[in-house]
Amino acid sequence: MIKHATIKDLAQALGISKSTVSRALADHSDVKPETKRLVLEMAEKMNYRPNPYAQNLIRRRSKVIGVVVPEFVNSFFPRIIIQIQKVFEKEGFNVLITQSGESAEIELKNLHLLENSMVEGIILSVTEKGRNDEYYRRLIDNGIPIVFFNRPSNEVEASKVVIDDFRMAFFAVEHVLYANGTKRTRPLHLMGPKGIFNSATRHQGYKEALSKHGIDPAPDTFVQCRDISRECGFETMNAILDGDRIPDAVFCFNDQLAIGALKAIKKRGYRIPEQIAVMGFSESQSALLTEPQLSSVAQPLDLIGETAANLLLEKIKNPDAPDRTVVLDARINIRESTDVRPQQ
Amino acid sequence: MIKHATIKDLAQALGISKSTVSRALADHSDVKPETKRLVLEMAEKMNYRPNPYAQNLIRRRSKVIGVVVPEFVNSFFPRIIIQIQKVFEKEGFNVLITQSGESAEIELKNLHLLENSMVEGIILSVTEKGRNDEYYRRLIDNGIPIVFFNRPSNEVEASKVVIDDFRMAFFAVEHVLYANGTKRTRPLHLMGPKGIFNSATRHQGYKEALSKHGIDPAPDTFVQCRDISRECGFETMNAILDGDRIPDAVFCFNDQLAIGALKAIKKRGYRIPEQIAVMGFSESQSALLTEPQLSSVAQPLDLIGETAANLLLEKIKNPDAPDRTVVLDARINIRESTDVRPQQ
DNA sequence: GTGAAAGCGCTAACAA
DNA sequence: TTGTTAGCGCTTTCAC
Repeated sequence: MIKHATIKDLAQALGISKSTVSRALADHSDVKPETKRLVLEMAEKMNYRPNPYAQNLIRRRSKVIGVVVPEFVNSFFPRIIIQIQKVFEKEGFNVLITQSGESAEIELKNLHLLENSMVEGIILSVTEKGRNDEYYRRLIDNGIPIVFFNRPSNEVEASKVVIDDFRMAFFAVEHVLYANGTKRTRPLHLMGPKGIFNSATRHQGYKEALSKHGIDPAPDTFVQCRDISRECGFETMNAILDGDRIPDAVFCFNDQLAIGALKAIKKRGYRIPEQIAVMGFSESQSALLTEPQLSSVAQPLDLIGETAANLLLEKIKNPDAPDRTVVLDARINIRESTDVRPQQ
Repeated sequence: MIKHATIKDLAQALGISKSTVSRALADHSDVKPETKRLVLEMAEKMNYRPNPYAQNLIRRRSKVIGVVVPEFVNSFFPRIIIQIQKVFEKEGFNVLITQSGESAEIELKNLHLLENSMVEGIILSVTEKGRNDEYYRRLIDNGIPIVFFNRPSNEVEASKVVIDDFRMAFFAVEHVLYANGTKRTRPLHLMGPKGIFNSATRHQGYKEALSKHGIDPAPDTFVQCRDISRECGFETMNAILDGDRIPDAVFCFNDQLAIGALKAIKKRGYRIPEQIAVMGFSESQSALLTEPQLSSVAQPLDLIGETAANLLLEKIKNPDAPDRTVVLDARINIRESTDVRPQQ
């Protein structure tokens, strides 16, 4: 680290006291304008930069927040993070980004790291496997507010930003049940693994839609995937296609599974969407790359990030601010995997 | 921020002096084992955490490094960043990640932010538009080492991690010139824009390969793209296909351009790779999603990240360490866009 | 309007 | 082996 000019250096150069310099720099009212001008000029001249560590020490705050996401190799989380950074940059905060790689253990390690860095708050999307509920709670009790997004913890009271997974799943399923203008009778849900919060909720939406449209949500209308990867979607769909009940409408927990499923279906020569319609969820960048292009539910990523950031900011500025859960609307993007009819 | 127990609290609780506590915590040799034990126990009991800002202040270092990348929405940079984090986490560093969105202005802002955060070093991939060469130099002169990767600055002396773009482009072009077992005679290079370092180098490799194989690298064998997006690839390729000279082998500056080009070519009904072979560069996640799958040059992302991190660490530990440029080997991944013959 | 002095939490001489 | 003291760079009383 470079030895920058300090407040003391400025004071000496100007022949005044440290405190006056400090006041001038902080733009206090009780400094003679002339003095202020001189200080500012000298600061410029000597390329003065306040030492944030000295400031943090005395102010008892770090001006750093932490973000914990399962991964940032897909575009989903990065897009959200960008907004978070935007909001906090304006407020003079740094953002520490960590990723848990879908492991509760690494997530815990990340939380430790953030805690040791004295972050003033954390924005977190829970990792796939397991939970660190007690630790979340401990952090909150210790005065480090947490805002959950995308995948909240159900057990912990905190502000949350989510979309209404139940409702969106319901609509998505309704759409795929009448995909391409044909009423479907053999739906299938490629479910996410149990551990994930949204998994059960989306499944509820699925079952509800089936019931509404007169289809029995029997056990053969859904299958649980081991994880939420492309590979798993491919394998699971393959296994299904090996069986007796060939579905005509597939609703997938996420786009990755859907992309894998698409591949399996195409390989067998089924026509999409005529014979089998496929619907993804939570819009990945890849949805536009597949053939056919994948219909999906697009979450408002920018808004999620912005909202989560603002909720955290609120908590940081006022620790007594109440927990708030913001439910955002998502959008169903209809593409070729459910509809190849000419655009309306 | 929570009021944690301080070293002073521990000292009081144990009835000993601050310095002994400090020494015990730091595992100095000249502390009675018994005392050390007591201190450690009490630290545990009172949930003591050293205040990093006090430590930073006195040690005159931040234990933070910065990363500046053009974007992290595609998987390319995130994969590299993950490795950087891994290396620096082991050394007890935090990593501040910033993205410039292909704007030299934002890049400069990011550098300011990092400088103000007193980072001990920066790992940087230069943004597409313009350069901040003087500022890089200033940072380095001020004792903040910079390691460039992927897109280095040519004007600044610093450690760099790159792949041999010339050589890899050469090999990639050789491959596409004989794609699918057919000698091609009408190659085309979708070049990146001028501003990007690698753009010219890859073009050199292209021309060299053409010459070696008896093709005149005439002006109609290449075209410069406005940017490096899918859209631009699509439009540029469309314009080419509107012309007289229909290429039979297309070498693209990157995968995004290639994916756009693929789309344009397919739309016109040309068969890939039989009529037109397409080669990407620098392997995006999407290369496996297109149809046909895209042949590309895969950079060793993990190794790039690890190497860049280690080079920076070297500089941080020893500011007099010489600048080093590490040239890594990439790999050509042959897929359907250049070869549909049965796998060897 | 300005300066002197104390202190944030920590480390590191220097003594004892 | 331990305690005392000073000081990192900054802010903020409390005087004047």
